[in-house]
Amino acid sequence: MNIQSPKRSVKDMVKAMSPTVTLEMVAREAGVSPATVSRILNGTAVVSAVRKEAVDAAIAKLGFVPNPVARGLAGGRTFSIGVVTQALDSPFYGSALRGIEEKLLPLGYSPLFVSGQWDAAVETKCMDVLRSRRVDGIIVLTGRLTDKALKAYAKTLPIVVTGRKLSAPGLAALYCDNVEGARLATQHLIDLGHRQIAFISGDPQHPDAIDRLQGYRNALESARIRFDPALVAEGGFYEASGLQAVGDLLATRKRFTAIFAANDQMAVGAALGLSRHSLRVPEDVSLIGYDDLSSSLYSNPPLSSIHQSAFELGQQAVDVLLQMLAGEKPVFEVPAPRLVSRESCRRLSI
Amino acid sequence: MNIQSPKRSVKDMVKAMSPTVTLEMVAREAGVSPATVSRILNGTAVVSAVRKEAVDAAIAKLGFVPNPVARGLAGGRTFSIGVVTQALDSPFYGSALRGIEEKLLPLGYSPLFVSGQWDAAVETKCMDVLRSRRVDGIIVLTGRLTDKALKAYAKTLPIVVTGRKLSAPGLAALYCDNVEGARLATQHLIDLGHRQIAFISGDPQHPDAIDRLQGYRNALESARIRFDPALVAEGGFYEASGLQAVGDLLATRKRFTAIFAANDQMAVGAALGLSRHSLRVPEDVSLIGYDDLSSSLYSNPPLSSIHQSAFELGQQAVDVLLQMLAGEKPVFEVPAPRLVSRESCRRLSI
DNA sequence: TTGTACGCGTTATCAC
DNA sequence: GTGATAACGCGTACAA
Repeated sequence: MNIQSPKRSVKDMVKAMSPTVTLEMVAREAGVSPATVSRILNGTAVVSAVRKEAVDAAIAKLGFVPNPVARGLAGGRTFSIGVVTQALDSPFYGSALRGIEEKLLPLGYSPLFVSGQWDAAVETKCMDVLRSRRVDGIIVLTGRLTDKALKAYAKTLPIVVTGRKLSAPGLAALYCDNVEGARLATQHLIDLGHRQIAFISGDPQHPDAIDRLQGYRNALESARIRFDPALVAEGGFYEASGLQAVGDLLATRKRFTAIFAANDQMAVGAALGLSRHSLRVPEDVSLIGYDDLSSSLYSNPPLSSIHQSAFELGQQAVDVLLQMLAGEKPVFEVPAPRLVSRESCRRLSI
Repeated sequence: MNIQSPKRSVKDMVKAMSPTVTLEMVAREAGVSPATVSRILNGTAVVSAVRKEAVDAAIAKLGFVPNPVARGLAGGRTFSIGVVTQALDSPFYGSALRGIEEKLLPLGYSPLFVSGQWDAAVETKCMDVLRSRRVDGIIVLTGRLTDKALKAYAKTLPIVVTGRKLSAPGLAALYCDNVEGARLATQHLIDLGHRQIAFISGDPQHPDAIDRLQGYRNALESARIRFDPALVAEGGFYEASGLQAVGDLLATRKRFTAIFAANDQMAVGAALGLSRHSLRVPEDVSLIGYDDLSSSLYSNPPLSSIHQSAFELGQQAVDVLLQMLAGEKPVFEVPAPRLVSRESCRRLSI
C-alpha cells in the first residue's frame, strides 16, 4: 500500500524539501488571525502589544519570511524596482548599478536590471518586461526613449530618469550638467595655455554628446578662440572610436596641442592612438576625459577628467524614487561636475 | 450622488489607469474556459486547433501578457533566475552578466542580479533573497561560499556555479582551467627568452589566485627555472594592488625582465608602477595579464593576456541551468583558456 | 479534449 | 483592535 497522499505529489515533494513557513502558520502559532500578522508586518494598523510580541516570537521561532510573490499578487506591490541600464558591462553605469543595489537591498527592495543597449526598441521591450513583472517603480539610466514615451510610462508608475531635463507628474529627472562639465574640461586646457584644442565627441545621437560639444564651444568662445570644425572628430563613446578619432584628427594635418575626449573610454583609446604616432601624453599632447572612471586613476599617465559620481547618482535615484513611492514630492539636487586634474595635461610652454 | 462602486477604491483606480488584461478575459473573448487558455500558454495539454486559433486571436486582440507574479504563486515557477555576481561594476563579471541576460530574456526568463562583494556572509544573504523571491534556479559566479553550503542549496533548487570543480545532485560547476591558463602565460614569457619572471598574485583567499600561482610554478618547473618566492608579490585583483606590487617587487632589488599579473586589472596597475620607475613596457619589462578584458586591447601598449570569455561563460551557465530545469542531465564543456599575444611582451635579446 | 473548482500566500475590506 | 472573508491571476487535479 502506498503511504503517500495521492494529491499534489510534485508540489508536496518540493515543500517537503524546503518547508515553507507561511503567514498562516505564524498566526496559528501565535494564536491570532492571519490578518493581525499581516498588519504587524506592514504596520497597517495598530495592534496590541501583547499580540505583537506573540507574533514576533512566532516569526522568530518559525523563521518566517514573507513571500514577495504572494505579496505582489495580493497587495499589488512587489518590492522590486526596475532599472534600465544600457550595458551591464559599462564601467560608468556599473557604478550606478552598485549604488542602486546598495541602497535598495537593506530596504527589502530588489532591483531588476535590464539593459537597453542604447536602442529605443530594445529599451521599450525592457520597459514592457519590467511592467509585466509588476515592479513598483522604474529607474532609467539615460537611454534613448523619447521624453514623450517616458512621460507616458510615468502615468502608470513612478519613474526616475537620469541624464535629462524633464518634468512631469510621476516622473523625476536627475540631470547632470554636461555643458558645464565640458566647459570645465576645456577651460582647464585653456588655463594651461592651450589654444588649439581638439575635441573627440561622443555618439551624436546621445544627448550627453551634444551637451559636451556645446560646453566645449562655450569655453572656446569665452576665451575668444575660434571654433574649428576640423578639430572635432566624431566618436562613439568606446575606446575603439577614440583610437580612430585620433587617426582622423592627425590626418587633417591640423595642428593641436591638446585633446578633450567626451568620455574616459575614448580618451584611453586616444592615448593609444597618439602613442601609435609617437606622440607622448602629456609632453606632446595634453589629454582630458570625462566621467572619471575608477580605472582612469591607473591609466598611464593617470587621466585628468571630469568627475561625476555614477555611484552617488544611482543612490540618489533610489532616494528620489522611494520618496515618490511614499507619496512625497521628491526634493533633490544633482551634484555639479568637477574637474579632477591628474598627469595627462601639462602647461604649454611658449 | 456618487457614481463609483463603493468597494476596492484604490485598486480600482490603479486598474483604470493601466487596464490589466487577464487570462480570464482572454478565455471569455475566445469563448473557452480559463483552463484551456492556460493549457495553450504552457503547452500542458493538447488543445484542438480551432480553439487554439480562437485563443491566439483573443490574446493578440487584447494584447494579453501573462502575469509572472500570479504564475509564480499558482505554478511555483517565477521564470526568474537568480544570479550571484561579486561586483556589479567588475569589467570581467560584467561581460558574464551580459551573456546571461542575452540568453535568458528571449526565453521569457528574467535574471535577478545580486552581488556578494567577495564576502561569504553577504553572499549568504544574497542566496536568501533569491530564494525568498522564489527564483527557479541560481547561477553563482565564483564567490566565497563553501562547496558544502552550495551543495546544501542545490538540494532545494538547481544551481550552476562557475570557477569551481565540484559535482553534486542539482549542481553543475563550470570550471575554467586557471592552472593551465597561468601556465600558458608563463610559458609564453619563457618562450620569449625570459628567465626572471615576477608574478603578481591575486587575493590568496581567492581560488583563482591559488590556481594561477600553481600554473606559474608549473611552467617554471618544466623549464627548470627555480621558483623564487621573492619574485612573487601579493596583490588583490585590483589596479591599485598591481601598482603597489611593482613597488614591492622593485624594493627587493631582485632582478626580473618580465611580469605575469594574475589579472588584467593588476597588470594595468603594474604598467603604471613600472612607468613611475622609468621602466618601459615592453622594452625594459615584458608584461602579461589574465582575463583579456575588452579594455586591455586599448592599454598602452595593448596588453598580452590569457583569454577566457566571461560572456560565453555566462551564456553557457544559462544553457546548463536550463537543461537542469528541463530535467535533463546537463552536458557541457568549458572552453580552454588561450593566449592572446599583443604588444606588452617582447623577446629578450641575449 | 474540455470545463469546474480549488488552492497558491498574502493584503484589504468590512463588520464586530 | 481584531477576525472572517473575499479577492489578486493563474495552474492543475478531477470529473465529464
